[in-house]
Amino acid sequence: MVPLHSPIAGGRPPLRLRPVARTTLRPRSPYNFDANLRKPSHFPSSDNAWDRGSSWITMRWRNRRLGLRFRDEGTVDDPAVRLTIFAPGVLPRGYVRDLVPEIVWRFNLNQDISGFTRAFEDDEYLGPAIERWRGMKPVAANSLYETLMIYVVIQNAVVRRSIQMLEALFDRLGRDVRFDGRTMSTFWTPREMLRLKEVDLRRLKVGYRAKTFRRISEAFGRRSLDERLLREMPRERIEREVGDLYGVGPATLEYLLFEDFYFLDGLRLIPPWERKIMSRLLFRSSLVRESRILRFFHTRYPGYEKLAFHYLWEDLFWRRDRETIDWLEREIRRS
DNA sequence: CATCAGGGCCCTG
DNA sequence: CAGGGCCCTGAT
Repeated sequence: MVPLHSPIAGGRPPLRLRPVARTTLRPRSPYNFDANLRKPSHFPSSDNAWDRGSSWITMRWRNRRLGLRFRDEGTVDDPAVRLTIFAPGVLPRGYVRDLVPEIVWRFNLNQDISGFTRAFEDDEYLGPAIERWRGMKPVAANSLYETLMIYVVIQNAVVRRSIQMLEALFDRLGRDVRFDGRTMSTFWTPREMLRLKEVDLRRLKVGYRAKTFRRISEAFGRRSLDERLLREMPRERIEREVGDLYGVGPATLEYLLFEDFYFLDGLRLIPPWERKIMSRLLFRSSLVRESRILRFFHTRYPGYEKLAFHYLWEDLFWRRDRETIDWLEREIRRS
């Protein structure tokens, strides 16, 4: 397989990381390691990797590039995750104590979804997905800024192009790290991105998004948006703060509220390709009205519309791992 | 070869 | 509120 990105990102050799800290995390049950550390519907990206029971991801935190390795050491009902932190050198006192709660949030270890799985384990549609993936939750994995970069990259683009754009950005802006036998990309910071002028960003073939990237980076560079404060705010406030960013519209907000802020309800919008796929999955029809799909989730799974969608959606893409689903391949258009 | 939509969003009228 | 424009690419 062709590597996702060129071997030397940013023109510099990979930064070598070594293991500096280990700890065992105890997620709230039910917790399904694989279903949380890998989302098969997401396009592959060189900043993370997964193998059954193990997961690797890079991270920028307090001016350092880190590598994280997660290992599944528990069960769905008695979960335990072994975390190893890789860093370029010795970490200052208090660094890890501060980092761990952030990791707990980013990987959504504490959210309790037992009410959902209990309520719908016998549901005609959700039952089989819950059987397979009980303990799956939304997972941000990245910072809010990084997630926004990804969402901008998927706007108005097919999957293949999104991958090209993100990897071009990694190559130009992010430095690779090497840890645990792997070489992986790291994200850039807002300030690092702002060092590139709009025309230079455009050379990476991101098109009109170059302007959006800069505007969002400016907002985060000014610290006008504090992710940790936002997490404590009510939904309406988050929608206002994040929705005011240039380039963030209804579709991006819809994703963000679930995947980054973990609101399990409030499904309002079905993007065109999800509409096609859900039409097929739920109604065995090539295309039903958006309102019909919305009504389906709102009447059957009140309070859990988004999570219910997520279970059906990821279950379908896990199935795609095991077998070829022709109609789905046509919708994904990876190549 | 040309045309067009794509996992949107902004701006204008 | 509708519709054009926007960067690029692969499909048709």
